[in-house]
Amino acid sequence: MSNKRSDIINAALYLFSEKGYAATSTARIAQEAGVSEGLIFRHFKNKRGLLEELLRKSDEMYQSEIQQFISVDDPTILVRSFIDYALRTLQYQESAKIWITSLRLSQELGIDYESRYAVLLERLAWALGAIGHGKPVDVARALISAQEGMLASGALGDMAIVESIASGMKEIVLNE
Amino acid sequence: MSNKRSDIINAALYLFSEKGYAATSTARIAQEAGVSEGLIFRHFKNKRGLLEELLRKSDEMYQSEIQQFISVDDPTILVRSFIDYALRTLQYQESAKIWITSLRLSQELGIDYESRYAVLLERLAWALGAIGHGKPVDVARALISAQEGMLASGALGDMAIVESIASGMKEIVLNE
DNA sequence: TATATTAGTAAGTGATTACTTACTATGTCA
DNA sequence: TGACATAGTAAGTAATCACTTACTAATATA
Repeated sequence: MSNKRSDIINAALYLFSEKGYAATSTARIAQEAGVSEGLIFRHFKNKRGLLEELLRKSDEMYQSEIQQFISVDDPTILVRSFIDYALRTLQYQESAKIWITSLRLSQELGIDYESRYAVLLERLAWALGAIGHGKPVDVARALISAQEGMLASGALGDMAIVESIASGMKEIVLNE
Repeated sequence: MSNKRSDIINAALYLFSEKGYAATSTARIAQEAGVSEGLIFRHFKNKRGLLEELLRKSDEMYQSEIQQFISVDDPTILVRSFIDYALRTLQYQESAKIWITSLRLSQELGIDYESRYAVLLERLAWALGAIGHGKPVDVARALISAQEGMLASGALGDMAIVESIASGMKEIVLNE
């Protein structure tokens, strides 16, 4: 296992997050990773294949990270943890970048992103129902939707707005 | 006033919405608009200038459309109108495309989008406070954030999810 | 009607694109 | 040690990129 393969992925992640997929050239990725451009095409079928591996890894990370709170028994704590998770993640540049970027890239290329939320949606809906909310699935979707909106602000580095949105979410679903 | 200028803008809007800004060439825009490529650069300083005019027009449309409900006196009706506006707009392909696309393009190019919501945010916060919600500004931001999330689903044509999110928003802020 | 401005085009420009080719270096295992 | 796969590179490739040039057609205004 050489590390140049992951050097390429990391360089691509960084550049895609700065400029987007289409505006990032494979030459630039190779330069950033400190490898020859040809090596990208030895390790990945094409530029798109590199992107897809990047998104797959990002999804794996996300699924393993939300394990922290989706199996919590207390519904109020579960919902609060969900909101705080986004807040906490966006404060750490590294993981925030991966999250924001994979959402954007999925949108840029029309790749399904909804399925990423399947497990989360189910648990969140259960928790909201247990707290006493009507239409818990709808409310869960609204919360996830609001969280996605947070990412847009987080991408611009505006943490004041991110915190405001999180606070608003807690106010309406937890009265706190 | 020839119509070729607006033909170019419409073609650009269509292609940017399908492929994004960076992945759309000026040659393709010219072909779609039925004009020569050079004409684009007679009417606009460069490709970016074309995009900026497109975004400016979109913002003007948005500001004039939200006038419908931001001056309503009854706070409950105002909030409900805000949610229904997104729902209604997303059902009509034409205006939905402009809205979704301008949000995406702003994100793709790191152009400020927050300022578009300044007037809306103020009125929405007033209405939420009048209804009895604590932290009305935060709640207003959370609602706008959720609405932006709706656009992502709307872009994929999944109206069932859009309706579910709208329903969830009404449930938590209006108890209906 | 003469003049100037604007609208429009065809055919370029050099730079950059994703990807390939033909090669060498390195490690693995019989 | 020798054979073979994998990792890596430098130097290409044709196609496409945003944009320019040099020109003509149309339209407004005096």
